[in-house]
Amino acid sequence: MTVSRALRGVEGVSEPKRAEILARAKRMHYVPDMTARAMTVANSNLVGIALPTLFNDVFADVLSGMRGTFRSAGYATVVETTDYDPVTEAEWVERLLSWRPAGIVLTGFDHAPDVRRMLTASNVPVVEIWDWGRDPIDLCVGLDHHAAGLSLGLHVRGLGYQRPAFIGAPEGRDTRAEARIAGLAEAFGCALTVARPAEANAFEAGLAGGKTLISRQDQPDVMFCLNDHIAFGALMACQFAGLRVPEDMGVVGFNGLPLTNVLPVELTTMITPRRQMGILAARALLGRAHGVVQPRQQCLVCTLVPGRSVSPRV
Amino acid sequence: MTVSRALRGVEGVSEPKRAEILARAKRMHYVPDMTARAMTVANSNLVGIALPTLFNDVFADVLSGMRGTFRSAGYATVVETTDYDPVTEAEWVERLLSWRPAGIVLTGFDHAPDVRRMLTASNVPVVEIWDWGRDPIDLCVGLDHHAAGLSLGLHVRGLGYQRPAFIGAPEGRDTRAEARIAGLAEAFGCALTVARPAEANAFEAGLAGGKTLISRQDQPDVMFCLNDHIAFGALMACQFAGLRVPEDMGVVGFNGLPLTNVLPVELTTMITPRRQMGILAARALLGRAHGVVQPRQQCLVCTLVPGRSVSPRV
DNA sequence: CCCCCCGATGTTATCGATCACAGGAAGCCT
DNA sequence: AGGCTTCCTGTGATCGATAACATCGGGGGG
Repeated sequence: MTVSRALRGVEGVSEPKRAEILARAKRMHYVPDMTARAMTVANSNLVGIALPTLFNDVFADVLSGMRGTFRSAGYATVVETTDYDPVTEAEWVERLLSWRPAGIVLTGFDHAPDVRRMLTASNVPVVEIWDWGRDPIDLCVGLDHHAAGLSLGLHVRGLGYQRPAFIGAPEGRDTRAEARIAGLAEAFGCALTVARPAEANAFEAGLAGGKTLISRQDQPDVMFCLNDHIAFGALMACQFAGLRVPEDMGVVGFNGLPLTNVLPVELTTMITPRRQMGILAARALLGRAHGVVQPRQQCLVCTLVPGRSVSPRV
Repeated sequence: MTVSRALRGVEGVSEPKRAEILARAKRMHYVPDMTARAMTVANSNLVGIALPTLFNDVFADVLSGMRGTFRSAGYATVVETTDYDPVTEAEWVERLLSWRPAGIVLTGFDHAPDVRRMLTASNVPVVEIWDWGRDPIDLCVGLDHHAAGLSLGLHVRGLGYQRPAFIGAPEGRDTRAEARIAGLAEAFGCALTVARPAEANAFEAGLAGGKTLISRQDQPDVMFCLNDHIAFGALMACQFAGLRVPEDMGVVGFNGLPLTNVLPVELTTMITPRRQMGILAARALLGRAHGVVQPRQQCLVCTLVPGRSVSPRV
């Protein structure tokens, strides 16, 4: 018992004894057994984080912010990638719950039916990130993707563009993209031509999607892209097709990654507060775990970067 | 006890009884407690993976291959990013060991002094990835970076380039880069001018490093880059400076990311078998954990992509 | 000089799942 | 019917750390 107290650093052990215990523990290469510890203390310091993919600096940014916050609060994090698959996510949630985590972070609002039930039944604090506006399981820290699409659309339409198109993800499971498309459609007052290239890599998807759109009978005059990587691919498609950007074709990205500072044409995009989202999500979860009442939803603001990949039409 | 057997799926329970137990467990939202399970069974199914960063598709590739292999073998993975900091890594190893993992994957050979001692004392299987050739803690699956640099250097020198330079990481902690630089130097028979831009983002680092090298008195005629992202930045630096690639300046990448298929100039690079490395590392660790004797070191081969960003000098 | 209090240290029971082993029921053979 | 195997199910002990409680030793006040 004295050993346990000494190693944990709680009071109730005299200084000389504590020093002796620490020295001996070190000498015999003792490592505490967290599995046994976790069984008694009830409140683990483990937080699970589910992200769609790590092939995207966007999620790495969020993760970096979250991890830093959790780490300084003394919490350990485990990360899982779901590949946008609700079933993978559900299986992970089930596995994770059996480790009695202190909290869970999920991406988006689209989960398998079981997930919500399991999480509410387990009474573990949950934060859903990126999405916003619908009914969260517990807490939510995200963006209003419809509003982002709308504001981006109004800006570009105001420059005189009239035939908008969208280059999206290989698969249509990303409802945040759908919300942005809806916002764009509202801004332009018409439906967007949507390309959904099958390429798994975002750069290649952008190139393929751009080529597809450029070769259409009703060629668009501006291509909105799911993210900056795809926008880069689309820029290259324009270059290969001999189209000048922005004179012959507008290109718009999303996220405001550092990549955009390196492109030949300064990209019009929208900065998403990714790190901040991670930090706020972590803080919300920690606050919740400590019994502090949290706002149920937090909506972060995006910043438009005018760039030079769209310009006033003549 | 019968419940335990039924839920684990081990034999010794009649079929009707098992069905009843599963149904009841589901009805009462029972979730098994892995912390208690882990305490008795001794052999956990947890594998820890330490990577320098996730802001790099290279590590995401490795991770993806590893996770898939571990998952199909029924193992859970926890991932940590060390930011190339041995101290962070050491702290993580210590924390992880207290969870009694079935195995640990580390990146590279450069660890804090404690790490080797802790790991050998704990008797947990360890695989070090990416690096190769020095004395691994336990197992190792990697590349011969010196040989890769040498072969890349010989190829480029054979085309007639004579003044090689290197654009590296912000900090010099990456010894794999040093090994490649040494290989390149051996191929050219001279030291390389090395730029180490301070930018954290690889694209921006490439741009900055490229600009620095281009503006030097003794301008190089070919820039070898730590990775393809940096090479892209360097290509842009050339474009901004009005240098034609490959006529005025050669640019060489490393890794063979999908990004290279989208660039205006097909990049000369070297494909690293990242997924395969992940898969083989996972298999080695699993084999080791099951008592199958494993080769202590595995060296994977890289594939040169000739590309068009270097060409025969006239 | 005795008693009480307080801080330091030790003892017992507990968390939940699992192992080794002990019953117990059914079926089969002689 | 008795004995025996074969399968199924239950009992006690265990893993390591910790909460709650017990004990111990010494110093100060009455």
